[in-house]
Amino acid sequence: MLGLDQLFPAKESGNTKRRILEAAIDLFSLNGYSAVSVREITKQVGIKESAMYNHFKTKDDILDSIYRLFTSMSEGNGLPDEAQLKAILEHTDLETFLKQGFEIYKRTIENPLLVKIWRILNIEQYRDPRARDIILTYIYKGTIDFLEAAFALLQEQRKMNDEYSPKVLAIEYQYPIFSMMTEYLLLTFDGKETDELEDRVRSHIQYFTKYVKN
Amino acid sequence: MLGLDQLFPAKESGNTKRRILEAAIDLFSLNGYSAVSVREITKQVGIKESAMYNHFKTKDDILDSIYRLFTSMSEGNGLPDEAQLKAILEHTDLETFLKQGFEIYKRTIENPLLVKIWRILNIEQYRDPRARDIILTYIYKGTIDFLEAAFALLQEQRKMNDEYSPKVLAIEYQYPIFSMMTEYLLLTFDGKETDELEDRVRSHIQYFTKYVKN
DNA sequence: GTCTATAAACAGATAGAC
DNA sequence: GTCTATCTGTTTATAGAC
Repeated sequence: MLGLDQLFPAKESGNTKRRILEAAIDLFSLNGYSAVSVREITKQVGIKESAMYNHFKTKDDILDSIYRLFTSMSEGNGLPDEAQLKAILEHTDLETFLKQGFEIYKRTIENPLLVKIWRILNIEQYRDPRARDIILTYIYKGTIDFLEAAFALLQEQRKMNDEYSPKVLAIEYQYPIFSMMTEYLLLTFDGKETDELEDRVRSHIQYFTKYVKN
Repeated sequence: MLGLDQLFPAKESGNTKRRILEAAIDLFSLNGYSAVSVREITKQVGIKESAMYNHFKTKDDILDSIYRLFTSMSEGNGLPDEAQLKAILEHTDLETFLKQGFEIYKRTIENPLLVKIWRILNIEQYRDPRARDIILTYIYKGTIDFLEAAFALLQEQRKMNDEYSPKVLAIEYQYPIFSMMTEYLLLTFDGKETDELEDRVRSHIQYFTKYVKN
């Protein structure tokens, strides 16, 4: 997966832009865009406000860069395409496929940068159409489309029963996980334990598998 | 259910407080607390900023009143208690119970005031521990506890199979609906159609019922 | 690319007349 | 309970020296 390191090298001398972006992500994810001032961001970086404007046109331009960072990371997220998916599913059963998917998901949400941007998207989704669009397209639609394709293949291979459409199954599988993700964002915000939540995901995979596998 | 009318009578002469609250709910739900100024709120009401301070101590006091309004409404939401639940479930099967629950839920989210406050809670949940607490307590925990009690009774009555605990079943039933609720808040924000979403809830009820009823 | 200085608008909140 | 007037600090952003 693409990350901040690829897009904004830390090692190079001119890394102020990157440091501004990191500080902004930190602060926006805590208090939201509107409640954070350019002062606070540049103070955290250790530069004056005016210096920020050498790197970003406006305060909104910082937010826009955060959005673009998220979409770049999502597009390079390494989700298998149709052909790769077919190859994988040839020798994988439903439960293994879902468990592997969860492990990948877990590694994703262990990336603090990504989790912070997720929080920002959640905070800004009503105020900002750009955030709304990213959530509906990259998070909701992207995930459901992928699962729908996978389940359609698994039905073809008779590894899953076809009483329900791949879409209904994708929703039944993924929507509880979306809610758990939301809960995860809230719990980790207060530094609370998420072990029980992880167990719930495993329960859910087991429950789902039990009823729909052939 | 308790509403604004009970808590802040519209008919009485001194209804400025109520009008401030309504304007604030409108604006906060669109842009979030931090991005809305007292100026904007009072302009919408048609009074000067200083007049606001005769009704609320600070800007934050308005937000706090909104939270208190929500919890009052939730506490008077008419969810049946243990005894009432038992009486209802004596002569109701699982599918009917869930369908009736959905109809009540639908009427709830047709209340624009409640939907706006829900959005405010979503926006403020990271910045504001009060919002976080309301979401975890009133929305997540409250709903799951209620369903868990109901499913436990249905299992006792042998109307539901007991391969899974009432808690797992409550989560499997409710968590997809939480996600759909979130999607609903986003779609209605842009005035988009929610019919497909409603179908999804029906599909979900049908899917869930098929696998767990006895 | 960073700094100091400053602009111009806006923020939340208060005092006191009516 | 609403108004006008005002206070004090903060906001985003720019100009120009180094």
